[in-house]
Amino acid sequence: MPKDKKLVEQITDMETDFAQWYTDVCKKSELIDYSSVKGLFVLRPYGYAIWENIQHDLDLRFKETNHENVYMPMLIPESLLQKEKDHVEGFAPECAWVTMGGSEPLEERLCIRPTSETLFCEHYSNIIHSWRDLPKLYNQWCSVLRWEKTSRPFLRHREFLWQEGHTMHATAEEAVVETKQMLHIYADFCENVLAMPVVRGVKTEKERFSGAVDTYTIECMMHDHKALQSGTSHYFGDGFARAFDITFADKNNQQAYPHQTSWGVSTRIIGGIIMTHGDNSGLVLPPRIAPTQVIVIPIAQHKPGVLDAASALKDRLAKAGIRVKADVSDQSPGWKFAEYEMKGVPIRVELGPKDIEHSQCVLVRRDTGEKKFVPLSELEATVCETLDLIHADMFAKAKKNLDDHTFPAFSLEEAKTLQQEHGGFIQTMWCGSLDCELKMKEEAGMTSRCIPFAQETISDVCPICGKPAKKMIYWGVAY
RNA sequence: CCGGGUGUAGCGCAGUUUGGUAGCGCACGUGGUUUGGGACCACGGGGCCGCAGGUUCGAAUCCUGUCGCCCGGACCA
Repeated sequence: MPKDKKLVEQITDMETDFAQWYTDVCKKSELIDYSSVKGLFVLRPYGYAIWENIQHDLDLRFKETNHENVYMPMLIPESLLQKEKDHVEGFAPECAWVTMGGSEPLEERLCIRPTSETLFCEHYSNIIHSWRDLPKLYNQWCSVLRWEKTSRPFLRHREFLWQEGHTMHATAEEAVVETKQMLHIYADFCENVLAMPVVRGVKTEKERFSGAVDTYTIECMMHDHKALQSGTSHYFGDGFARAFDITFADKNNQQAYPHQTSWGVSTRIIGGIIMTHGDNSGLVLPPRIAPTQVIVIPIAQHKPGVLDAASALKDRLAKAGIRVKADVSDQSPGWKFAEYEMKGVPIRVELGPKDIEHSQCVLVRRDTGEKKFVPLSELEATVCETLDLIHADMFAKAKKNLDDHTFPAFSLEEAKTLQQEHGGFIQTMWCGSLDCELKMKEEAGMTSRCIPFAQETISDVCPICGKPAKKMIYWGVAY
């Protein structure tokens, strides 16, 4: 028994090197592979399956709220991109361009979409004429390209998969309601499907999306106490409508500009799942999006009856609506245990000759390692209950991490010290000035994460400049 | 873009100081024995030593250049 043998598939401990731990998990649990172009990653079947489950769940929620899916072109003529000034200034530095068609240079270069506001606006200007055409509630699932200087699996790809909703409304009020509705859908999805607690709020002007009037955000906290912006929803007012000349006749036959929103969630959220729930054995997947919820591992599978019993057990769970697989490969049981722990499968079911004799199986939770014997007669019920319990416990654990690392601060010095010593979110009052935001970045290395909807008055002055302050704001170090 | 690190088999590495037939572990293939926490034995396959120049009878090794990747920083709707 060579216990001291160095294992090739070892994952670096997160306490030793969090960044390396993260990369190891992505690679070794077979979520991604690197490609020959920096920042462009291969999503392997296991990683893509997680995205498909996210897609499926979110898409249902979009449809329930009357949104329709469309597909827009991937290339944006430069002239179109430039119609809205703030927008193009925000995105120009990271655009990639198509300049050749075959062997001929193009008359106008074409931007590979970094986001599709301009394309939607061009289209909307063609199809919106009357108040009867509103609202337009469109969404698309696609990839976008942003030429980032540094890249990391899931967290910062140059090309990434996402959904982008783009809606048009007759009134500002209705558009604001839509913007907030979508943010709450994201928040609810994060908490109830991904078991990731969020802080909901609005971005400061500095952190706002280029061209938006308001950007709403959900902010999550990772294991290393850094913040991850996990979804955003923007209210645009009628700025783009004016720039793209989108008008409609209202009920009084007056020409009016519609009010616009956009909102998106990307594969980045998979990085969030990894860094919220993972541990030193690898991934820990939330049961509701885990591609495989239960892995069945036969023990002493060469003995008569074992494989048949394992297969029957798998079929019963599949019939109960559980995503289940059985591993009947000739690897040793120990190897299989480690493999599916690394891949974060929420429940392992072991079934060997002794279990069959006693009409039971062994059920092991990935999140806690807890092991128990379950009579086969109670199999489906116990597995379903346990999946829900795992979700609840994972959420509670992540919530504790969030709560334990959210600190009020009453001076710049205190904010800085708290961030250095504990990380996490630092709550302070804020006067609203950009100068104070810049100073916080300069002195304490933190950016504003959001002005939470859930406000508390913890003092009446901005700790950075000393002037009166009415808003409470969260600061943090972000991915 | 700045700093640090690293490129040798699918992965992890040794070999480079001192130039002389390219190695080890894991993984992979075949056969057998095993199976309740990463099993074992035997045999076997796999390399333009990142790329391009140069020095040399001879370069993974020395020199010059170049590219990729990783980590950190800056930047990042």
